[in-house]
Amino acid sequence: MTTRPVPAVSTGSEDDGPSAEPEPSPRRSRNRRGEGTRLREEILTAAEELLLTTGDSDAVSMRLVAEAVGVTPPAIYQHFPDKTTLIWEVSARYFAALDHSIDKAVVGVSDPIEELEVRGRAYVDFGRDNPEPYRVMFMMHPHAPADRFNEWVLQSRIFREATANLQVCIDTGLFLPEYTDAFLVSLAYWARIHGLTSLMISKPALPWSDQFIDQYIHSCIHGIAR
Amino acid sequence: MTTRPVPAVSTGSEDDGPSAEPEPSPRRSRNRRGEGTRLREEILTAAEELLLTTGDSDAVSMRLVAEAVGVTPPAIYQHFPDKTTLIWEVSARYFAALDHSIDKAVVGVSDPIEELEVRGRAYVDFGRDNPEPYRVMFMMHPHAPADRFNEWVLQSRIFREATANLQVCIDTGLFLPEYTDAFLVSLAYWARIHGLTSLMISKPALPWSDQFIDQYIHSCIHGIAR
DNA sequence: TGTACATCAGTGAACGCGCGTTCACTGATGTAC
DNA sequence: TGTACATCAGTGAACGCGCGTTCACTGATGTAC
Repeated sequence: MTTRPVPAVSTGSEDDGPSAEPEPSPRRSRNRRGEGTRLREEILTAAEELLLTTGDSDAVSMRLVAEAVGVTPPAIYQHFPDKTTLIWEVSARYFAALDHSIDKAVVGVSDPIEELEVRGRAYVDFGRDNPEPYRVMFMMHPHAPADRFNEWVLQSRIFREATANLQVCIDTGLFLPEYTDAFLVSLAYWARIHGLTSLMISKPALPWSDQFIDQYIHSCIHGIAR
Repeated sequence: MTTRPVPAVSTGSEDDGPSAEPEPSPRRSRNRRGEGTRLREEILTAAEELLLTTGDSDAVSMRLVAEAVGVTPPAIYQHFPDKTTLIWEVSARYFAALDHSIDKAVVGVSDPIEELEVRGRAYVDFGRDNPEPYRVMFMMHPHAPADRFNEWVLQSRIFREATANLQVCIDTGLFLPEYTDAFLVSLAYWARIHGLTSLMISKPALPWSDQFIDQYIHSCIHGIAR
């Protein structure tokens, strides 16, 4: 099938100025003594950029990452024990970013139903804005070595907070009486929101629109509300 | 409801027991003159089985397929021009199977709301019973060469029929007045059902249950019904 | 102050692997005369 | 009836590729005395 991962690496960045050629691999200058973490950051950024452009963690190879940074492949192994860990660390940044963007979206929202909608919308927007990380985070094969979802979900704020949000709705009698378990309602709500998000990513050619998204989220909640 | 469409020929019978030897590759006897299509079928079956066990079309290699059939890799090219076509033909069987199992499920159901629920349930069951093909069909990267979803959706019966089903609900005043476009309602319903199905596949460790699925589907429809 | 030395941030070459695909071929099977 | 020949279903070897990872090393940088 020859899954050539595309020439990759956005040639658009202007701060590396002269180069942007794929071949020559402009060798960077060596770091000073205590500054090994600088390369670590550069590796993460390069891997992230490759993940964004290819949208496939398989297409992010240690060799391409090294070339993008301007370093030889073994140099990566001073900072990451293996490729799985590298991919996971890139994804982990996005888990944090998802947490953050939902947190930010709900600031100042007091009505619990409205808060639910805002959470859903922020989640969908995150997926639309970061389709390739979203794919790694939520659409990977469960056996994939870089899928650390289960480790994440246990300590993530957004699931705990969404569940708390739903508990408030249940306690104040906003939902139909058959919806009593906040965790299960949360799981169902997440599945619905994920359905839209992942389908927008997998099938971008379908006629998605802002209005469609808003109505979708609205009726997800209407379906369980009194 | 096991919707496994093609027998998937379990060559792994009981006598090879705990360890399936990878090495020996029992060479099959050559086909007679007009029987080239027999090998074609065996290749498809072997590729299907590999897709089912690995759950990853990248992991289905021409070499592994050839070995499973007991043939050398070039022999495959007499029946399939390339790997992409082979993977697609395997998936195509499942698109047909999905059509078939939904058709079968709705036989005898006359109430349009109940029919919608039955469609949803049959779809979820199909995904649960065929997670790896489902992944290839609906969760692949849109740029993946084997993703022929767009070719399929245009000619698939199930989307046309689901949309017709929804049109009946709209025409007979079963839905809230803001839901008027059967195509958009169909898209939203599909997104919700897909959300559950794909999450069950990606995150099988979460506490999914039959009761949960039924309530999920029920409230998908309640959300838009009067 | 100079110098020996430890440390650190990498390099260069290689390992063995599996991949999709091509190419020239072979030998059994069927067919025409 | 026998025999020459076309066809067909494959084989065997090789192509060039990119992959993750290991290993012994090098040369600049900082530090202790």
